[in-house]
Amino acid sequence: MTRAPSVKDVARLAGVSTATVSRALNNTDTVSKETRDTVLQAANEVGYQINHAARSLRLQRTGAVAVLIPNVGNPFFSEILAGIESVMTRSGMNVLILDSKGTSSQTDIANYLTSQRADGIICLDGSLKPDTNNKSTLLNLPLVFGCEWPANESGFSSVRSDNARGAALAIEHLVSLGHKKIACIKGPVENVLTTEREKAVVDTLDRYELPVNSAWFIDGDFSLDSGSKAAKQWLLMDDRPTGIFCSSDLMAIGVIAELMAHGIHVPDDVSVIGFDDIDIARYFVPALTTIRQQTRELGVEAAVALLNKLNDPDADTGTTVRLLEVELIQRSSTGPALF
Amino acid sequence: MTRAPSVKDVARLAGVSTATVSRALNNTDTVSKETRDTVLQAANEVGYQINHAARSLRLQRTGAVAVLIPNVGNPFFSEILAGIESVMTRSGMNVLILDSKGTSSQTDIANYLTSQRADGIICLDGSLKPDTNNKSTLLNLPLVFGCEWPANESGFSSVRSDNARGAALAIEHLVSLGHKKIACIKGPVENVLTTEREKAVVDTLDRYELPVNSAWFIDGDFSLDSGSKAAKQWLLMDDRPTGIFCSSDLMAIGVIAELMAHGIHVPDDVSVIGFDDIDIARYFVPALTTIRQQTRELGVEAAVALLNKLNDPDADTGTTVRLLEVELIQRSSTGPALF
DNA sequence: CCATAACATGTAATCGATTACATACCCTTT
DNA sequence: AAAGGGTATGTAATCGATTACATGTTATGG
Repeated sequence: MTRAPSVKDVARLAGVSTATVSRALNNTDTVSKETRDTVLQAANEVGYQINHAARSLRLQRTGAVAVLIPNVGNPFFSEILAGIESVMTRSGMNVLILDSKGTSSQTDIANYLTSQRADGIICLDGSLKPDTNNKSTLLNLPLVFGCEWPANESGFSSVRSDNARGAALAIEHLVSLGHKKIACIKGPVENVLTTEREKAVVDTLDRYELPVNSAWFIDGDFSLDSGSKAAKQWLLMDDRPTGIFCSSDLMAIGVIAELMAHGIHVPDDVSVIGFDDIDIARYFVPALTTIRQQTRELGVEAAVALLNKLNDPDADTGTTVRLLEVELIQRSSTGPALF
Repeated sequence: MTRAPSVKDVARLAGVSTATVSRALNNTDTVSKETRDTVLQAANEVGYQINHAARSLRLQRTGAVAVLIPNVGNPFFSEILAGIESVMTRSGMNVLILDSKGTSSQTDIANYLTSQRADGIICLDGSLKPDTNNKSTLLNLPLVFGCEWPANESGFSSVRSDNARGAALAIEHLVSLGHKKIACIKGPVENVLTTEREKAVVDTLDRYELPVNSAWFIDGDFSLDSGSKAAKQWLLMDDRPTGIFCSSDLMAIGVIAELMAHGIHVPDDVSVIGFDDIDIARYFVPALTTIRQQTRELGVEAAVALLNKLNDPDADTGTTVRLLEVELIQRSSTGPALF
């Protein structure tokens, strides 16, 4: 394997210096049109491709961003990732994926940047804890949170759905159908989405002076399995809620599947509403009533926010929270409460 | 922002040369234990992090691999990606994701390698066409195909499911239930999985001397929507097949959802079998009978194969096809044919 | 006690692109 | 015609880590 052609080779063929080659290729500085054409022609002829390692070293930036992601295999996250990827590609940036379980401390993150692996980071994992000792370091980094964000911490940029509004919409929908006993299948404990949505659920129930029964608040983890498990708990209840709010569509599907396996009909016997509006929601039987998140858009906006930070490091320090709207999608898994 | 500490800083603090620092950190060459400790201590003290751009430039390798992926948002691909990521991370390699629609020619691919962006490539898109003029170039690249592979081309390494066997298993299952009129909802035209599976379907039908009716072979694209559309075609048929093989679980779900919306019962009125065994398959109602692919494993094996190529470029030239086993998962969407 | 090997470490070139600074040329202006 | 300005290009330093080669030091064997 022969060495790839470099600026030197182009320079030789074009009969100019490497400086001129660089200038011609980067369209910077003044280069006579004539020379530029010669260089471009020469570059084309030898099949020149820039060496990114060399450029990164010299420019002190890599042209890549890292995405810290809890689980690439999770369709919800991968959809966000797809949004990020589309924006970054359009901007000529590469996207590096990192399992947030592997690199979860702020030090790890900072290292990714200082070690010239990436110019910026999008973090889809809110459980990342800024060390209290040098939180300011992290604050000044080109870092944007997407979807999740660090609970109880301020000063970070993030792009997220209006989770509180979503949960409120869901409860209001159930209430409007006449449901008075409402259960809530929650996300994983410690997760910021879980607490945010749960709080909104409680607030909304309070607002309508409906019971907030702790037995009806069931732990889950957004997965199909945890939905199925939650349904089993529901089945064991003496006083069963007639409406079930699930903090993810997958859990809603798990709930419904389990209930149907036990002869409980949705929405005739119980109404179930999900959260996310994943693709499959409208194809499930019964089609899922749910709260639509702009999943892909979360990624797109996070990417745009990060690019802005990178292009203008001074502009956007401190907290910038971008809240994406959510929407109630009414389908067939919810119906009037029976009296 | 002050400059990140370099080997020079470490060397100064440790009172040695940069050469010794490099040797100590890389555990290469002979360095006295004493010196090594001093260096490590110094590196730790100044918070040294290697500069990957510099290392890449010097070593002519990046420590990253690129994954060409048709659609990151597709759960099937993202699951493969998750498998790749886990292996690569464990080997200290970074994973770069690329939309295969953006970079689809062999030249683009080769450029990724020569331009020091990645050391190797995993391609999940079989539609990548090797230019006939210099196919050998591509053959010698550290390139592994995962899941899909270039049809009618030999000489490439790939890791794939035993698609033919999967399709055969599916048809045999339907036949064993007494079905004699069997439809096939296909993947996208030109896709190698489509042709591979379709061929196996036809072969198996032939083997059982069952009709191969071209009207019963319906184009799809693996998506929910295309399943739903296919079901509409089925509904219009005078002579309806009693068994439907779908080349993806999503299409199977789309088919069933559409059929149920028209009062057709699965599996009572018609049996439907999918392909993939995605997570949701067992939670769908009716739970999907399907052919399980080892999705994540596809990624894992592709990653391992690529790492092998990178570590020993000579060992594994030419065709290496790794076929992963598939398995029939019997659930509730298939049942005996009615006579 | 000297020659030689084995080991430890330092010096400086290298990877390839960019760019500050220097140079050279041509044109205008006074 | 000299000075100054603008334009185009070249020279060489730089980014940071690695490593071939050189050097120095200690141990071993005769």
